[in-house]
Amino acid sequence: MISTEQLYQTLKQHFRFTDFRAGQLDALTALSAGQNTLAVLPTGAGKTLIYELYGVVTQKLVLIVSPLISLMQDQVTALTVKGEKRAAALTSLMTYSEKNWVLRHLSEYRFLFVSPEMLSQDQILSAFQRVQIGLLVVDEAHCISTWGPDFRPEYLLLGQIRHQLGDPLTLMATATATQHVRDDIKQKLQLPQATEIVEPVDRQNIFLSVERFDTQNDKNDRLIELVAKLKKPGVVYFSSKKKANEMAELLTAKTNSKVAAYHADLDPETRFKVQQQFMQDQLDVICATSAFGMGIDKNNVRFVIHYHVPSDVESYWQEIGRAGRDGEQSVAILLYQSGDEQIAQFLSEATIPQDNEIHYYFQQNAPQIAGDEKANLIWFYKQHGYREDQLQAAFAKRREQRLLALRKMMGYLRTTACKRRYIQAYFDQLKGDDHLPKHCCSSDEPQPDFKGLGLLASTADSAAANDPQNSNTEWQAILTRLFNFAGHQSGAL
DNA sequence: CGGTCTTGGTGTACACCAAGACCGGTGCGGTACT
Repeated sequence: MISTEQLYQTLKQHFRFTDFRAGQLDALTALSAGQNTLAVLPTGAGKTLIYELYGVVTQKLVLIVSPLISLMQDQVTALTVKGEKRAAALTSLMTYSEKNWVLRHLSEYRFLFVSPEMLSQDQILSAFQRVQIGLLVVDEAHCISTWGPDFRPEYLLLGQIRHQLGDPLTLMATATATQHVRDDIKQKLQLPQATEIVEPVDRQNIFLSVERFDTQNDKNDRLIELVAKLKKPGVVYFSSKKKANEMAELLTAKTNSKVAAYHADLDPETRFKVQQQFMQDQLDVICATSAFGMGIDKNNVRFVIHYHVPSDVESYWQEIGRAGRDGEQSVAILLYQSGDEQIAQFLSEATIPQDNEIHYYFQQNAPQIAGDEKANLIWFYKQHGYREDQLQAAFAKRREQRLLALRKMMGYLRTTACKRRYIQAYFDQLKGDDHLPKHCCSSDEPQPDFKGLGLLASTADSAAANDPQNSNTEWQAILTRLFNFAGHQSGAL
C-alpha cells in the first residue's frame, strides 16, 4: 500500500509537477490498493505518468503492452531523455542477439514495452514468467475490443497471458471507450471486477460541424476553400490512401499551404519525416488515413476535417480529439456526400470472414498462407479451439455490431438536434443544456462564423509565411544575401 | 454499394456502347523467396 503523500512526493521530486491531472491520482490510488484498474483518460501525458510513477515508487518491473512499435520507441526515448536507462522495447526490429540479451536480463529493467504478438510467443512469455512483474499495462486498451476480433487476434490472448504471468496487477489505459467497450475490455482480459476511472470525454473547445454535398466536385471545392481560409495546422482524414494522395496534391496546388499525405503505403522513412515535420510546424496540413493518430501529441491542431465518414463514433471522436489539445478554439468538420457510408460499411465488414470463407478455410490444414489475412485469422481461431459453427456465430454477431456502430455514426450526421449532446449521449455522459459551449455545433449554426471563432488564417499566419522550408530557410537566405550586399542590416527586414 | 475504368463485341474500318471488373484502412512478427 502506497500513501497519497508518497505519490505526491514522487510527483514533485521526480516529475517536477505540483498537482495531478484529472483521474491520475484516482488511478494511482486504486493501483496502490492492489486493484486492477481501467482508466479512460483524455489524451496527453496523462496515462504514461500513471505507470511511470508507479514504477518509480515501487521500484518494480513495469511491462507495457503497446500496439505500435513507433509508440514504444517514442516512450523509450522519452524515458531515456528523463534519465531512465532501464527502459527498452522488445520488437522485431532487434537482432536475435539483442533480443536474447534483454530476455536474459529482464529483472534489470524497470520499463519494458512489447506488442501482444511478441508476448504471445512461447520463448518470450516463458522469459517473463521467470521474473516478477510489478505492473502489467495494456496501453491503448480499446485495441483489445476494436482490433482483437478480426485484425490483430493476439490481443484476445492477453487475458490468458496475464494468468500465465501470475496474475500481475494490471492497468488498462485508453482515451475513448463507451461502457460497451469497457465491458468488452474487462471481459477479454478476464478482469470483470476491475476498478473503472472514467473522465468526461467532451471537448467544449471543438466546434462540431457537418456539411452535405451533392457531388464530389462540390466537396473538393469546399475542402480547398476550408484549407485555404482556416487557421492551421490541421488534419484531413480519408478512408482511402489514393484519395489522401490525390487531395494532398490538389491542396498543394490550390492553396498556399504545405500539405503532405500520410498512410501505411509510405516507406517508414518518409512516414517518420512527414510526422516530424508536422509536429514541428513545418507542414500545415496532413491528408491522412486512420494510420495517423495514435501517439500523435500535438497541441495546436486547429481543425480536423473528415472527407469520408468513419465507421463508428469512437473512431470519429478519437480522430477529432486531436484538435485543440491546447484548449484553444478548434473545429471538427465532416464533409458528407450521400453514399459515402458505403465505403465505411465496406471497410468495417471487409476483415470479417463470411460463413463460406470460414467453412472453406476450416478444411485447410495449412497454417500460413502468405498474405491471406483471412486464412491466417481463421487458422488462429481454429488453433485456439473454436469450432466452425461457433466462429460463424461470433463473426455474424461482430458484423451486426459493426453495422449498428455505423448506423450510430450516421445518426450523428443526420441529427438536427445538438451534435454535442448526441455524442454525450453516445458515451453515456449526457449533461444539461447549461453545459454546452456558446458556439457548439452546426445544428445551431449551419454556417459557423469562423472569423468570430478566431479560426480564420490571417495573412501573417498563413502557410507560406510560416513555412520554414520556403521563408525561413530559402527565402531568408536569399533576402539576407541581397540585403547584406546592399549594405542593409538584417534587422531592416 | 456505386462510381470509374477496362474489356470485348458490334457493325463496318474507327468509333460506340454495354457488360463486367475493380476499388475501399488499421500492424505485428517471422519466413520464404528473389
